[in-house]
Amino acid sequence: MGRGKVELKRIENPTSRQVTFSKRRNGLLKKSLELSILCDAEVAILIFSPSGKAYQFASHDMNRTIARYRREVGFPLSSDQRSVSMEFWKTEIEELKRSANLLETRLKHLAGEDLSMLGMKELKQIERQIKTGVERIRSRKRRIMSENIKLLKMKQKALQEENSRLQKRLHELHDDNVSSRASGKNVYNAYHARVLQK
Amino acid sequence: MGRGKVELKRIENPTSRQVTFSKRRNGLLKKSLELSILCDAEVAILIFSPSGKAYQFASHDMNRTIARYRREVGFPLSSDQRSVSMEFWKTEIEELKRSANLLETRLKHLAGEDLSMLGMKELKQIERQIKTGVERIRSRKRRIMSENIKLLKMKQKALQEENSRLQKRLHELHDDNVSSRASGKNVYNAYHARVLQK
DNA sequence: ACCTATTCATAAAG
DNA sequence: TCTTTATGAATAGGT
Repeated sequence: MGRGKVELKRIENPTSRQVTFSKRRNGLLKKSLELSILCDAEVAILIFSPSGKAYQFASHDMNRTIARYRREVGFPLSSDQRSVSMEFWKTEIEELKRSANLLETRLKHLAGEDLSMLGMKELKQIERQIKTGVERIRSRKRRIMSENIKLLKMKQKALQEENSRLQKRLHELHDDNVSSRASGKNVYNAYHARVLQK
Repeated sequence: MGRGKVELKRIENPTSRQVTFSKRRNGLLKKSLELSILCDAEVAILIFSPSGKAYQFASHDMNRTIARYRREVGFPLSSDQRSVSMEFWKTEIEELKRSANLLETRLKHLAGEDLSMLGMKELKQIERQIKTGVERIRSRKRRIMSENIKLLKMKQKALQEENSRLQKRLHELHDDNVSSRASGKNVYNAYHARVLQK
């Protein structure tokens, strides 16, 4: 249809190709609509232009139609990505749940809960684990304590040193004050002011 | 096209509708192929006849095209069952992972591992938990022990009763033996044999 | 975007 | 469903 027939091959002229795409795309969408209405059919069309733009038509609802396709056509065929990944995730979730339950049980046991189904042997084992745990925690506490004490001692020492330095300086000033009484006792006051400021 | 134009409404005559469906379906599929080839486009078509039969065309690959549609069009729009359930599972998995990590951390803490990032306060709390736990385990152990002891005592008591009953019977037999010495001492031996057999 | 010659699609009938 | 045929629809190429 049109002036001269067209070969069924990619149109090389980009402008012409783009124009034809527009026209035929509209034609296709229109025909889809007509088919769905005239014949009471469910039709869905997806078109991507070479430049990547998307066009679509769905007589009912795109997702519904796609879902129907998956049910009736997609699933029975070969390797369906989706069902494979579904399976994968299903097992993934089950594994996670299993390991979570395991962890939870162990946790409860360590907290002394849900012990009813445990025998003497298991109880002893758990008690041993707990003892090890509390011992480690105690040693950690001791370490933190001793570090704190060490720090405090260092601070104390620093303060003591500061203190003796200050006293020394105080004595020096006092001596100065005594040796040169002419300048009055303002010198001491000035120093004291500085110390307080600090 | 055809002898007389057609109104854009459902064809009432079922035969005519079926015929038109066949023709137009083929036409649509052909046009789709042409569009994809002539214009280098990606086209996918899904058609369901009113009777439920499925027809499809995909210039590249149906799943690929649908996936592309989901990426570019489907996701931002409306509630897609699949993507919703995907999302649901994704968050489900993440929640499970998160809670598993939490459990694992707590477990390690109770076992005295990975304590480095904990402060004094947390350590004390964990120690308290562990103490509660070990206390519960000990009480459970005590209960099991006392039950065992109770059971043993009952068994012991039953044995003692059995024992005294046996002795009583023994004495009776001995008395019989003494009173009727004529039958010899075989009676005792016979009883003894029975007891050993038991 | 519009026009028009031409081809195509298809309705109706067999 | 297939063929034929008349006719309306779609569109290629040009403006």
